[in-house]
Amino acid sequence: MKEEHTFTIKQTAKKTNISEDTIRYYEKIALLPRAERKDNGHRIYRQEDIDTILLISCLKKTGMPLDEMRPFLTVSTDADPAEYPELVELLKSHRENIVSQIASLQQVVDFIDVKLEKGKYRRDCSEEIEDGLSDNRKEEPEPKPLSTSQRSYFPVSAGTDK
Amino acid sequence: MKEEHTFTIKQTAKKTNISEDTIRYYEKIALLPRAERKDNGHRIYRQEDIDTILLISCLKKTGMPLDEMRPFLTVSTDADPAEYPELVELLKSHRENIVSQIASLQQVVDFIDVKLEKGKYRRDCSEEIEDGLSDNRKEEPEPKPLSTSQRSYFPVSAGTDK
DNA sequence: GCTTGACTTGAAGTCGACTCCAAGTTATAG
DNA sequence: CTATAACTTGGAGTCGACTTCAAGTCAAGC
Repeated sequence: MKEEHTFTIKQTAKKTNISEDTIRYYEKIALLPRAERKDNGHRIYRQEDIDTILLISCLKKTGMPLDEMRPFLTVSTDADPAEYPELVELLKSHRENIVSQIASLQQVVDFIDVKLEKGKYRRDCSEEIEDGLSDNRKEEPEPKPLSTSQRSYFPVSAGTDK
Repeated sequence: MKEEHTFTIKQTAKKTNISEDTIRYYEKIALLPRAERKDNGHRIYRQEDIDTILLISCLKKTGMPLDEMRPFLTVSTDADPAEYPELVELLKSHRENIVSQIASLQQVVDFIDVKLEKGKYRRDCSEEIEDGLSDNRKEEPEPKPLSTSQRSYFPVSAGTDK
């Protein structure tokens, strides 16, 4: 049998970049299952738990409220989500949300790029807004000297770089 | 001179999809300049103001706290941001943030896709993980429409744990 | 023994971003 | 005239997500 490596809450916090307090808080609100305790009552975590925490922090980045994460955590430990059609719907619908978030973010990037390039026009991100006055100068096809900018839109697919 | 079209707060709220209360709140915290008033004290807005509100809601989608938006609103109404080097730095740095947020989001999309396709492995967004098994049963959540949740955080930030 | 450090607990406090409320004003309709 | 609607104001309340606090336990070191 394999002996599983376990971690203290401190190590777990470090590995996940989530504070100890927050981890306890997640347990308190039952987002995480009650962690096992050692004899002295200290929590112990294993890789599995760390993965769940990482998934939470991942989902958080997508703007999902903690309360709505539970089904996702279930699916993450479960086998086949296809067994739960409503879960599949949830996943799809959240996927759509994220895709449109990406689009919004990309618009902000574009806004910034335009600003950085010529800083002349306020061209909004969510809609073509006709602005009343303002004689539009069009942008010149100049390549910008930005060092940091390489605009890779949707980066790669199955990233999960490790 | 041109007759500018103006809007009531209600119309503005509708056009921007931001509630009247929130618009007043933004004014209260000086995120928006004090709106002009009519004789009766009612606020009036013009396209320019609407654009600013749209920009705020755009930046909000990128997870930027309201307090940090002020410089961006300045640059949006100002002419050339290149006159303000720190502003340029801010823009660049926020751009980087967004780009990495996009990457994170894309990872969640990938996670979901993997789940949807084969629902077999827990392939995390940030790490390869082995799949612990557990036969939880889950309850069915409502197929709720999952609306306009947006709000995300800064990217995961490279280590430098303290 | 005493102290330090890593943990435990439940409860209270904070913070950002709204959201709601009560009271008041003004314009229009009946 | 009253009533309704659309606004105004300052202030209070809510909500999600932490974060801090006070008090306590336990093991190891001096």
